[in-house]
Amino acid sequence: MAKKPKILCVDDEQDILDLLTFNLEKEGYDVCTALNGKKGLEVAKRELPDLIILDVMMPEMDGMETCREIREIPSLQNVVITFLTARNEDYSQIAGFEAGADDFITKPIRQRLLVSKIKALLRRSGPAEVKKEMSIGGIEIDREKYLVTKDGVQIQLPKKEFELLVLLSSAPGRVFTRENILNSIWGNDVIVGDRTIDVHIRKLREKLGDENFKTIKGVGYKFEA
Amino acid sequence: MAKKPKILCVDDEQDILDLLTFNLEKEGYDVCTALNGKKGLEVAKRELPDLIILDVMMPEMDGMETCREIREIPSLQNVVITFLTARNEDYSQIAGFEAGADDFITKPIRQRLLVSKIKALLRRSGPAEVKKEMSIGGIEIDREKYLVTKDGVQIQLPKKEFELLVLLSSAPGRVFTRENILNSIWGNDVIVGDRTIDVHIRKLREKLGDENFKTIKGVGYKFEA
DNA sequence: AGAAAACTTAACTTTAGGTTAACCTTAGGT
DNA sequence: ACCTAAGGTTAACCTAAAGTTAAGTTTTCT
Repeated sequence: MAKKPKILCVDDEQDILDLLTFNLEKEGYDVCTALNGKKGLEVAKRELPDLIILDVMMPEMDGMETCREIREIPSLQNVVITFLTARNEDYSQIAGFEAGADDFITKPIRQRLLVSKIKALLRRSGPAEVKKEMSIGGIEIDREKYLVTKDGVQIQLPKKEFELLVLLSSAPGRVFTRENILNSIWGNDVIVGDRTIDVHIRKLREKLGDENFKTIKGVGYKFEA
Repeated sequence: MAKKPKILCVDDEQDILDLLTFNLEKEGYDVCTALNGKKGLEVAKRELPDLIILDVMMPEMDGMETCREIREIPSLQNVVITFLTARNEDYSQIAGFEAGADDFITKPIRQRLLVSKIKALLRRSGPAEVKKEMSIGGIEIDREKYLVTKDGVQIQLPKKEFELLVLLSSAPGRVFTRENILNSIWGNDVIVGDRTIDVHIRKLREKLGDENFKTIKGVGYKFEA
């Protein structure tokens, strides 16, 4: 089965976080939380969730501001963001969409509605947005066909290697930390040894050329053309 | 019962989507939605609906443009597309038909009319269809006659095997996940064991040659010439 | 209704892919 | 230049996913 979608909930009330966590985990989502906007940003950067639920009303950095900042981060450009608002605050919706929101959930939270909204949003966004094909430095990646072409030669990569390649090549030049990689490909609950990543990197280097995969010692790896 | 026809609604107003969804689901259709043309395209590619309702007026990529792009996709060549327009915009109909539309529904939406139009369109398209034959890598598929010819020899495939072949061959090279396959052939709700798919794949390999059906472990299957 | 064909399932085998352990190499700080 | 910790390498091992077969079920056809 496909990896569990990861949802980040940001709210200053622990009660609400608990409620959201309970309901979403029950549906099989991978949930992480943060108690304020700043922490939300941090967690988002680290966990790279598929969807973020943001409370609009928060002390210090409110939902709007957090949303705007999230949208600034390249790797979170396409994450689905929904706001949590009180029913009567609907005036804020316009501002919300402008800040980059995809949807709104109103308090008090009705569980069934919450779950179906989340489902709908994830379904809609799922394999969307990102292009299915890309070509970087003689390497073509076709996600639909799960196929990589190097200098015109087709190469069939195993799943994990393919996913790793897709991740690294999604932002050429950007360094992905081991933590980033583990979170994106294995999920943050799975525990695998450090050497596992190295081995997969090695396989990629073997198949696609050493020069494209750079090690930044003590930090992580990056893909370059 | 026959599989529920799947309808994709694309509109930038959530209200309209809700209205359409409510009315169509009530009639027993399987409804999916998208909030803009780009997402609509993605969903269409993924869900392969039988009919698409497109709002003409949408920001960014409008209905016309979306329609044109949908018609470019081989697996969606024959899908029925109807536009949603305001009553007075009928001038747009000429352009609409040129873009590849099959019909128009005018706003405000009258439920009874909507439903009967949809029914009529699906009925009409059902036994009709245009391109019912294809030939890929020595294998000819005639959807109308439910007939497959391999190297000049006719082979009579059972329904499920035939459907599976049609699905996989509709996009040669593209990997279909088990989920994809289940959704398209068995329907979203039906539950069948995982081994069922394998068995059908095995039969196809047996009859049409191993080499054409490739397994991508952990991902799915694909058809290749 | 009975037979045949199609479909699903269960139980088992096989295998590709993933992980790890043990060891080796190298970069970069001091 | 040395030392150390991070990363590289290899091959053996393990496991989840797919393949296989045959035995039920269900459907379809006569």
